Amino acid sequence: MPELPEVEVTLRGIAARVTGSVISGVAVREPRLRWRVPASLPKRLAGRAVRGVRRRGKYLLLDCGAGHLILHLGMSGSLRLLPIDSPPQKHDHFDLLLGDTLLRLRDPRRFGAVLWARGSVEAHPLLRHLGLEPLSRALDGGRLHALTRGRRAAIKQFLMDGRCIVGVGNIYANESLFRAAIDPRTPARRLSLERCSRLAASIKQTLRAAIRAGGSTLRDFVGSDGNPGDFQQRYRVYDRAGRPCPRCGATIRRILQGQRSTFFCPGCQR
DNA sequence: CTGGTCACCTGGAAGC
DNA sequence: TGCTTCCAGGTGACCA
Repeated sequence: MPELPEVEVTLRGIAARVTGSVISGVAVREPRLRWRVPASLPKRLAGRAVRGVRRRGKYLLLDCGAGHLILHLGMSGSLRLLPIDSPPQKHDHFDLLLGDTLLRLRDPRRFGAVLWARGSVEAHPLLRHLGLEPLSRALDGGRLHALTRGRRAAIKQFLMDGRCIVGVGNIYANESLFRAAIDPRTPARRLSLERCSRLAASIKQTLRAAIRAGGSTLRDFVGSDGNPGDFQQRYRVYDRAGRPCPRCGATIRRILQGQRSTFFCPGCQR
């Protein structure tokens, strides 16, 4: 579930409730996530007010004054706001208690993270080398063109490299390249400025559309048992191998790039 | 520096 | 029904 749009929808879902709240407690039921949840976390967080929440790439950052709580949803994580007495279920590894509410992390595969950063979060080792925010002005055709110069890697893999652009995972890399009508195997450095402009615009469109789709299910997931992954999104190429391209009718193909599935239309992506 | 491969972990779906 | 195999939305670590 979590690529940038899902994380953004999660952020919007929790921001109002979390901001300004005092952390009344912390529950760590399973510290073995991608990295071990610091044992010192409850002590660091207890009694602190959350000043604000923001997103950097796929990381959620809770500003706690003396430091930041860093949350990452990995491949299978989700966050929910629940009544304080909600019994934890399997894979509910972490709770942040906020008065009568709790913010609960569920993550079956445990690729997610709950970490503490003191001082500047931007300087944290996990965030320091992150690339451009795709929805910001910083990403445009010229910037993308400049970034791709000299890069022999396929454009699909370039898009998924967080040191270049953050938040574009497998689904939206596929979907953005389809919208831009670019073959995912094209070496990044071969893209013209014009095609880079088209791609930059496609990435923004694709992500914004997904955020809008997620926004419509927001109420459910912020409630008790919705899931931010349940978007009523319909993908144009992702997971549609063997089915007809919605634009030209050619059969959508699945190939592997760097051990990840790539889906594209051989008819209109050149 | 770049690019390629592996690893971490669990669960769901498909195949036999 | 039950067992096996494959696949999954991320990304750091390690190697050449």
